Amino acid sequence: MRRSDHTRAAILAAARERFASDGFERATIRAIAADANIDPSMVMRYYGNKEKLFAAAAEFDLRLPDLSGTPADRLGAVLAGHFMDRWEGDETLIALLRAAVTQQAATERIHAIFAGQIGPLVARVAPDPAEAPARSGLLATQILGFALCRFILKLPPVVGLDREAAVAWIGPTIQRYLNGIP
Amino acid sequence: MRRSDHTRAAILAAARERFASDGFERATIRAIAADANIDPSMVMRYYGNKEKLFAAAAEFDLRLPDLSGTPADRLGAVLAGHFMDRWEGDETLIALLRAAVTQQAATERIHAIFAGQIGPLVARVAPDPAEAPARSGLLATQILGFALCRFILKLPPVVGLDREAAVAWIGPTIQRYLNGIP
DNA sequence: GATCGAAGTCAACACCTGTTGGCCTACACT
DNA sequence: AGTGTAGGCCAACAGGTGTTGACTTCGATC
Repeated sequence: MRRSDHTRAAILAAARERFASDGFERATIRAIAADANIDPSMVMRYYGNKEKLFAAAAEFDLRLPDLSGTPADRLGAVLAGHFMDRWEGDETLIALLRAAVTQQAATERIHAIFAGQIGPLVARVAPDPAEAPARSGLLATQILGFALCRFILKLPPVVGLDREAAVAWIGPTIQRYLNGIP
Repeated sequence: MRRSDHTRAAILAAARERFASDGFERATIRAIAADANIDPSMVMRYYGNKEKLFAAAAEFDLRLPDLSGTPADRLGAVLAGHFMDRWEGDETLIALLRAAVTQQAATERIHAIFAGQIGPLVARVAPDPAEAPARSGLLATQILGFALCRFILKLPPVVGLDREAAVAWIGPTIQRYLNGIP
């Protein structure tokens, strides 16, 4: 059972990389298998089919920090910094975003992440609980929009921002969406 | 030459629809031809290949309004409203965005749109010309992020916003990116 | 050392894709 | 009416895809 765990992990790592750089349809099982140095049929044996492989590769946790000790007026900056780091270090979210544009399952995964991870956090800090869903949706537009432009579309001025400048610009926007007024 | 113009246009309309709803790779020439009620080989005859067809279908003008008469503090609201209308009425930008995630040519088209249409507008209203590229990049993150969440990912809270609420929330963000301070 | 099951390989399947070339059809012009 | 040409259709090709099943190899257990 040892050897199989190793190749299982190799497949998953290769899949994440391919899905992230090529998207769901252009990432072929043959290419993933080649990256993992095994036969394509192994992928099927371990993960059933391509969709299930993607589902396994797109398992993702935003690892949102505990904000209970953060002053209310620093929330935006802290969150902006956190997301910045989270994306640079883990290509899974980029794979997810790339795939979500055409793949229903990936879209649903993103819905779940926002409902299960972003939503509760926003509900805790939003002034009026009734507004929490709208606020977390707006948060999503800015955060995903930034990731889209920086990591996928690679718009030069957005790629050119350093971490500090990005946080300085995006932070206040997030802050307003969290607990500011329209 | 008359009859051909008609089918040329039918192909283009069908292509736009398919590219918008399915993305570049899942939109097949056969499906587009079927929608246009012609043979797949006609698509090749008129547009050469799939990439050129996409290039023709993704021809796009943001039709940005003349903002010279708009007070500086109303720019964000006016632009937010304009983009809102532009997207509802023309699925071309959604096709472009969906395709850009995996298709190099579409990415370059988006780069060109922002360099050629958004950039100059921002340069005209930004307080410091040197900041203009960064400001237009930030503008892009918010605008494309909103379109992504509303029209492609269809995040429920973002879909649920009506035009008025969306402009009220997004407008000030755009305003700050245009001529505000970090 | 023989045995049994897991791990891995090979070749092939059925299908779908973009793309091509040959053929038919109908209309405008003389 | 005959003819040339552009518009349109059919059938097929070559290549790539996810997926499958039979075969081989390896390692641990008795």
